[in-house]
Amino acid sequence: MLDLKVIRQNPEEIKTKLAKRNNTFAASIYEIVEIDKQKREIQQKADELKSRRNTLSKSVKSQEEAETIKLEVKAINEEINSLDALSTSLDQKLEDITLYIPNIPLDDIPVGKDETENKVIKHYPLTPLKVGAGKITAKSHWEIGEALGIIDFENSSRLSGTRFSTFIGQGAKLQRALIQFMLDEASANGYTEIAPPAIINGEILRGTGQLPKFAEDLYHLENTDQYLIPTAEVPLTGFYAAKPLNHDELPKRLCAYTPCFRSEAGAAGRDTRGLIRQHQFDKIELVHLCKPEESEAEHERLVSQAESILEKLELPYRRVLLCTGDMGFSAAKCYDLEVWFPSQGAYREISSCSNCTDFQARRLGLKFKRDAKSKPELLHTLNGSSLAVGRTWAAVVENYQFADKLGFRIPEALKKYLSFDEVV
RNA sequence: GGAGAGAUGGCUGAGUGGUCGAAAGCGGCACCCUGCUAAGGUGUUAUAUCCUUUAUGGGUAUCGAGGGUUCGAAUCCCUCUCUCUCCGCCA
Repeated sequence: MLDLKVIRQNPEEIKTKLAKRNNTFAASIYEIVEIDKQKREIQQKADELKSRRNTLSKSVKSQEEAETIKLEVKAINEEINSLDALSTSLDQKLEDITLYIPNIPLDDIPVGKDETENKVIKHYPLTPLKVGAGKITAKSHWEIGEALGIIDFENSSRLSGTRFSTFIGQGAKLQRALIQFMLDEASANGYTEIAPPAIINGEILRGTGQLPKFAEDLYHLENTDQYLIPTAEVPLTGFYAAKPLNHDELPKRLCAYTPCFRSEAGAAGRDTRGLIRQHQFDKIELVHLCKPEESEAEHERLVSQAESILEKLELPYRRVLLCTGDMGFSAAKCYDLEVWFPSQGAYREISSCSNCTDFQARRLGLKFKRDAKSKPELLHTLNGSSLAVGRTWAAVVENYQFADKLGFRIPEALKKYLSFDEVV
């Protein structure tokens, strides 16, 4: 959520900056400024009346005196009630509008309408390792996995519907090794490991920006205000909202392994095969909480952490700076990491690392104190995957497949977690 | 799931209709005292929002959340949420 004060003071600037995103929010901004103005006038009137009421009430010393002011205060109260009701409804309107306005892109974000205008920042290595000497002879991970009996899609859809999968035997062990490896790497780099709940209150989802706009992407538990988490970003980011953090606790760097649940509404027909787009998948998530002036550096650090996993797994990837039109709702700046899938001859997203500035913090009430005397300030939140486990599993299978036979090699970095070094 | 108790400022914990944004203690901060340390003294110490000014000042709201009674609510009533204890059930 954006700062109402900032909108009030620089509506034109905010409008211009938001216009870089796909939609225009000019009408919303205009409406906010108008409603906000009305609201403050009403609020002021109500406050004056309340002040008058308080003064009168305090002056009462005896029952007789009370009798004389009853009428006046009652009249005042009626007026206060109607003003308050009006003020509440205007607040509600303001919230209804502001909750649908995305974060403002940082100034250095390339302006563009969709993913075609994203900017590739780097390749690792410069040329992807192409199986079969540059030709797309590589098999897909589902062909390999199903042939080896280490993953199942058919039975899984009978159990749970489409877009579910089951890992079997060495496939399951590979998945577990990846999780262990990713968590160990994060811990070794100073991250605090967190194991949060997978069910979360709607309030927190509103705080992080998944609600209200993206409700259809979530699994909602019936007759409750609870949802299955679409990412560990939600519980991790929301965790420290209860009281202001001390400056010496920052930056906080958290990592968590959780399952993630997404309804993938609107994705019908896309990536219907394989592990790319599942309703349930595992992910290791990184979340940083930091002072505003640190967030850009923390962002670079976070994305480097995610990249290091790909590099240690020796998977070809590239880093992409998302353009204004392709960025997520809460992000002010976002890098995607895309891993090479030889069977598709394409890079596919495997991590998304966002700097959300104070957008989530404002709604969640995430604050810190610079020192013992200073007032609590909003902090900045960042999040990124390190990495999406299912997609990593698929990338390993595809990139490490044997050119001349069915099967694949285990990456060097994972060998200490497994009792086998190839799957055939 | 059943029964009971509770929710107050950074913490502990008073406060059952007005003088309460809230006692006291602890902690924090500032200053004083002190050769140093320890101890001691004095003061200060919530958040949000609006107005005016932007150094200060003032209004309003907030004692788990929401509603109600009242001239006036931390205090009385109702609903909800959460915590604790006991019982039941259960991985």
